[in-house]
Amino acid sequence: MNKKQDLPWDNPRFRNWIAVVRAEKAVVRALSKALAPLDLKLAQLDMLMNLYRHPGQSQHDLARRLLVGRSNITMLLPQLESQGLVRRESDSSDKRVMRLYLTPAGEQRLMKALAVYTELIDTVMARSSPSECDAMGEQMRRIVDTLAEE
Amino acid sequence: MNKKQDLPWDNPRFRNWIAVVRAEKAVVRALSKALAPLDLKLAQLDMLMNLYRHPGQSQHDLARRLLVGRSNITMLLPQLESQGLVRRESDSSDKRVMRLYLTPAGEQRLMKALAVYTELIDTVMARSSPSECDAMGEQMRRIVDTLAEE
DNA sequence: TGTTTTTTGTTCATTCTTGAACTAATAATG
DNA sequence: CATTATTAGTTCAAGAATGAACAAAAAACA
Repeated sequence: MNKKQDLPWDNPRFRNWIAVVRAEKAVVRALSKALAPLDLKLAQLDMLMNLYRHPGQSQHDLARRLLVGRSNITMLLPQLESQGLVRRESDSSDKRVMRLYLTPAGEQRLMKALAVYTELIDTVMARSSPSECDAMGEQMRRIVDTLAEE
Repeated sequence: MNKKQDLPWDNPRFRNWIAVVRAEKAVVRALSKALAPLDLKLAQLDMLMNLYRHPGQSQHDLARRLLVGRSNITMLLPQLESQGLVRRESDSSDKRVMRLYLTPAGEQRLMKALAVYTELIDTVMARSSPSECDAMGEQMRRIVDTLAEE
């Protein structure tokens, strides 16, 4: 008759997921502070990272990869363009799409930011063994796959 | 001389952390949609969950637990109060602090939302064994501890 | 006690994010 | 072809989140 036994917090999967959310939030906060001296916001870094890995992608693709709305990209891009970090080039065969590229300055800034990012991650994950860490990553990729399948 | 070898994506810890971020974002999006019929936003659910586990806590405490600013709490509380889900009671011994409590209606709504939440988590984590899942949770708690130590 | 410091919560201006409505360009279909 | 449907990107208004400045209360300290 003890209702508490049915609480989600007694469900290991749920409890462990809550830990994921908390950890992610904590790291995001720490990273945001660490990025401030570079004059980069987290959303901007996300964009630079994606553009580095997928040069020439459209705004639509970028939005899908970042899991944000297309309008968000439209609003954020001018910030990066005016800083000279990103270049927009309209596609020759399809006049609707804009292809996005990192400029050399953008790449430089990205590398600096990634150094900060990596250092933070190395710090917070220092207490996990490589295999633990890989297992965790695997689980996360399975989660993304599961949600993408729908 | 190949600079690519120094890229963060070649750092297992970094790569796996990116997977965490992506998975968290994907689940948040899915959860937000699933919560819409209950007329609850994610930020509101977070508050209800915290109030359930720590009844009578102050707004300051709640903000700290949720990793948000105090002003955020001030702004969001009226929504929950007007829906009759949360009750605010000023502390008798310290007139500055407001103690927060879930109302019965708030508890009811919370339970419905938690059912949705748990179902989603059970789905996305279905492909992880209990021990894998626990190991992941442990790592996350270590990350939070590491960041809190500073 | 009287003065200074800290703490709690609020207000306010700013920035971010979102989704709906819109335009222009392309694709699909009759 | 001509028409209809879809797609890419933008605009705009509304809703969150943030941090600085503030008022009131409590604590610290002389």
